[in-house]
Amino acid sequence: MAGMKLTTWNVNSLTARLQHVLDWTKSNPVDVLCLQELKLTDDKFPLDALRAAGYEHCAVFGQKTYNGVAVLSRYPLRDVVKNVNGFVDEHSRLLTATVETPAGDVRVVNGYFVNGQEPGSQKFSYKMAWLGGLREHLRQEVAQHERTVLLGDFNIAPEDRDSFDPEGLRDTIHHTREEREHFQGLLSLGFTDSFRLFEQPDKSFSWWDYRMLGYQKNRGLRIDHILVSAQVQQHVKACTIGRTPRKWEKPSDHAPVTVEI
DNA sequence: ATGACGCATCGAATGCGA
Repeated sequence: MAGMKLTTWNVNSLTARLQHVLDWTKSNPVDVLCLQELKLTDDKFPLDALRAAGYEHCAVFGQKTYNGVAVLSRYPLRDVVKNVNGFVDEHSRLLTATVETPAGDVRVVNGYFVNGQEPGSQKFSYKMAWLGGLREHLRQEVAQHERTVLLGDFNIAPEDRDSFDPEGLRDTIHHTREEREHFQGLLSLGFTDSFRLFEQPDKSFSWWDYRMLGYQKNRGLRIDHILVSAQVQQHVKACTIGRTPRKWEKPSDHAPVTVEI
């Protein structure tokens, strides 16, 4: 596990963002790259280009137009599970796999969490139900795998300091008590938010709205997270948000977040 | 704020994201 890096990145269409992924991984050759919002079907996944970039082992769970997740790895993958155990879902949102690193196995759970649109809406109810299912899924995973990493686009700003406007946005989507309780519920299974293991700059965010110069004004949210089980936490060396790709032309609205273990 | 901005869908206007 020594020196191993894992990244989560919501690319907002892998078709539109393939070159960014290739460019970024060239200067940031992380070992495991977990992507969300592929917005493509499995047959359209650019396997050859990503293999050529060093990601020989890819688990893909795509979907047309919306959602879609993938785990790209330099090491072999096994025991791949699609979606939340026991939760019937039309969307492709979760991919669980074991990464066989030279220093031992790491169970990786990559999620594109439900957005939820607005509290009180049907989509919000779906978000709550999905989060409830995820917690049970995780409970089973950690029972079987001491070294587990849960990462992805959570669509939850866990605390006020994870939002550019916590007062103005209080109780709006990503900021509600119910969402934050679900985030704490995941932590209560024995996980730690790896980003908060370290001193971080104020107003650290992972997403910025495309509109109204959101990035330039740093009007953002920290909604992309990497949670680690206790057996991983003791090895964590750093957790950082990579803002460089957000400055490129036609960027994803999310930044990659990387943990080193 | 109905809005903005970006992506996908067969071909324009709409759904969706956060």
